Amino acid sequence: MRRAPAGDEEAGSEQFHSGMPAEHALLGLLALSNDGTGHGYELARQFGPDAPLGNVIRIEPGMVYHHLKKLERLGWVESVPGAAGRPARRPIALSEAGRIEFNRWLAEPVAHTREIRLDFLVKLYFALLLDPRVAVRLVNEQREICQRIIESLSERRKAGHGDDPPSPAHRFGDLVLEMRLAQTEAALAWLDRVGPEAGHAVRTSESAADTA
Amino acid sequence: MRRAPAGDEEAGSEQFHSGMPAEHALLGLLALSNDGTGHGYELARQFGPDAPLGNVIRIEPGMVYHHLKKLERLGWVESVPGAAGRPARRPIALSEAGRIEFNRWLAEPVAHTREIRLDFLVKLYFALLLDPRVAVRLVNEQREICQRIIESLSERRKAGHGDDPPSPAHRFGDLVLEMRLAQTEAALAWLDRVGPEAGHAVRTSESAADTA
DNA sequence: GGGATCATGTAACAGGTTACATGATTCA
DNA sequence: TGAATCATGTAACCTGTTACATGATCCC
Repeated sequence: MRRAPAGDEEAGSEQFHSGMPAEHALLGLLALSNDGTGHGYELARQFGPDAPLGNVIRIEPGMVYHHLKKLERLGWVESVPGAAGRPARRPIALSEAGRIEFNRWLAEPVAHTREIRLDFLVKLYFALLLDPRVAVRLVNEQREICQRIIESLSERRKAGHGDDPPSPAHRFGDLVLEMRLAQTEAALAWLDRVGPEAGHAVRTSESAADTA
Repeated sequence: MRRAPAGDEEAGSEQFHSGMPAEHALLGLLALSNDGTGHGYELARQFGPDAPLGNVIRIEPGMVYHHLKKLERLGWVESVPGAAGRPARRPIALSEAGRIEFNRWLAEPVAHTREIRLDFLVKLYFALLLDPRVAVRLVNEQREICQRIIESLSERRKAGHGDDPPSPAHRFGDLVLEMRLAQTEAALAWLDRVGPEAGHAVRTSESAADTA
């Protein structure tokens, strides 16, 4: 469950990986369905090309069954006992524990800039569809984390400028810090554009609730 | 040797992974040493914290021996037969095939924006230390690839704007494309700053050669 | 009938991760 | 003597990947 420390954002840091985006995406698809159930093949299609999620995370059909078995072991999904559809389906239901775990994961921003490309986008996808207010909160918390990363990288860069002329190792270290700064600043600027859009979704869903 | 198609930059594309950055970094460290040899423990230290490479790619000591065995299987390194140092060292030498493979890898820019953080930075580290002209070429070719990625993403974004009002799936697709555009543009801007610095290194090494 | 697609999985393999085992040497 | 560091690795475990096997059903 723990991930490789290879190429970590921060120096070989602590924290358990927020990840398992594939598994949580499966939970999310079940949460999205009306009755909280689905079956392997149907879920697998949502990760193919031409599906919105397929642009962010690609999962081979075989892996879907693999992940579902793991989710069953974790108690986050359950095989529906009675119902077996006409073409030999095996319906899977999101368990209560699974729903709690999914909501926990969904509300949590990612700790590293590199996780924005995959983990954060998957979270955002479900947050926008399930509850725009969760999406707004998620984007705001992610913005704060990006700002903190930027501060920390800026400090480290300033701290490195003690000697002159700088050693090759120092110059390379600066390049690395500047690369990360550039990536994180780009992510922050993008989040600043995304936020208002999610907010708009909140207002429209609120007015829909008002008229209802 | 092939990598997961999960979260690929382009839609579930083809290409073999340029990667194996850990293994190539080990080859690079051997290439950097005067006699092209080294041993596990010494190599492992270069991936710890406080080492320049440790900021980019972290490798646990145990993994170093793992990778060295794999490199030996591939014929890219060889155990030095005679020499065994005082504290039970097992010296490893870069083979001719290993040097060729390393140079091939070093000259190749990465195909995806997400690989810049790890693979490209490792390449740049060795290119700057081994031959600044290789570094300049690498940066320039990487810039071209980033420009092509930006063009392709821009086209895809324009192509998506056919219907109105846009569906939620479309709006999400746009967010994803804008995220990737922002990341790739940030990488390109960074490369534009890195290029001149590498060029400076070329000029100083040339003038050093002139005076020699 | 027969091809597409629905639907589920397994077997075999490749690889990475952690933690531990082992022992020599150095130096306070 | 005993702690730190040098130095090499292995064992157990988990995850992921590919490719294949299996069979039903739908529709022409």
